[in-house]
Amino acid sequence: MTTSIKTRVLDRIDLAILDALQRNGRISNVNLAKEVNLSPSPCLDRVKKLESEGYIEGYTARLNAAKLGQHLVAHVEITLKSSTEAVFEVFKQHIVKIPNVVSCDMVAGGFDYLVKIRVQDMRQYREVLGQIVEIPGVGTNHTYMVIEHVKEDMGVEVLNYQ
Amino acid sequence: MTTSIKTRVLDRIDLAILDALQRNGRISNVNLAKEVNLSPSPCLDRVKKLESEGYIEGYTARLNAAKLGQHLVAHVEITLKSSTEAVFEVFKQHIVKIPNVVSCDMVAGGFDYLVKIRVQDMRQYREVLGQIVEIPGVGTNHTYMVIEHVKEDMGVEVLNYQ
DNA sequence: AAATAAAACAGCATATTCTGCTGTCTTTTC
DNA sequence: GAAAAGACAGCAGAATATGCTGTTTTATTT
Repeated sequence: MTTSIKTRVLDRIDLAILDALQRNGRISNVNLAKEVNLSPSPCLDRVKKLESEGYIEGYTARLNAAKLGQHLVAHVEITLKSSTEAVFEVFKQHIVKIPNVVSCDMVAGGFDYLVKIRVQDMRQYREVLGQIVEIPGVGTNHTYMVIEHVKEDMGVEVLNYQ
Repeated sequence: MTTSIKTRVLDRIDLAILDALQRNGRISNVNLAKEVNLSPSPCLDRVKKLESEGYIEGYTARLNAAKLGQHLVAHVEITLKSSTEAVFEVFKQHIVKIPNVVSCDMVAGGFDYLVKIRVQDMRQYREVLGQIVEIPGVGTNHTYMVIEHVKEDMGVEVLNYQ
């Protein structure tokens, strides 16, 4: 269930590969090899190894949500009625199934979960919020509508190399 | 500065391509064509068009942050001392430059910005929080440390097709 | 310090893929 | 109903992927 915790020391070439693939996940192996000053074969070996060891979890096309009709993002703070493990479990099982839920983090502090949702419009926001508050055990909720995206990186800092 | 707002009706093949590339950004064009029941040439044409029209913004390798030493994620709510455009502008210019800031959304509601940061440990958290609160105009802040990642999708729902 | 073992590398060769071009068929427009 | 535009499959040359081999470098052991 849990992923491997095994770790090894990545040298600067590995880090350069990760950085390059994070910036352009569809770069050809030949060009990637040039970028990290390696010939194609060992470069491919390293990429395969980084994939199999779990440093690289996959590759994704970044899509423009607004052009696909998803115009609104909201952050919803959820507090559960009780803090028992059973209630947490029920909430998790339901929340992951809602397709408009982009992310859901359990947090320490004034509430229990911070849920990020992406919806087409206010009508769909109400619909999704309805689905969330109807999950058994959900107490209070508070929504913060996103007015402006200032930064959206989703990348992992890898720049200890050079 | 702003991206094109032009939009067109995407047919089910375009949507299938977007869905496939979101799930596997490094799939070969030949296999992508098989997946959407097309021959390679028109499939490549469609991908190029989706890229040039901005539906696809880029391709990214998803990296395992924990294996790269980034073990903590925190959500920080920021309230500015005043709500003038000049103060907003200064805040934005500073916050985007902090590499540990993964995302930053201006929100409507009880505070002004919701900032997501990714750090190695508590020591670095304090360091990054220090950088944030020293941005001119920053008033109060409140941090919610992430205890558990329940869902992390980052994808856009594209499944209106077949 | 020398010998051995292990790891990383470049180069090569074949299989696969990319990608521009052409002609055909379908759909749209006038 | 004719013309134009768009979408498609197939083809071919160029580029890339990828397994294999031998060499060099690095690490380990004696």
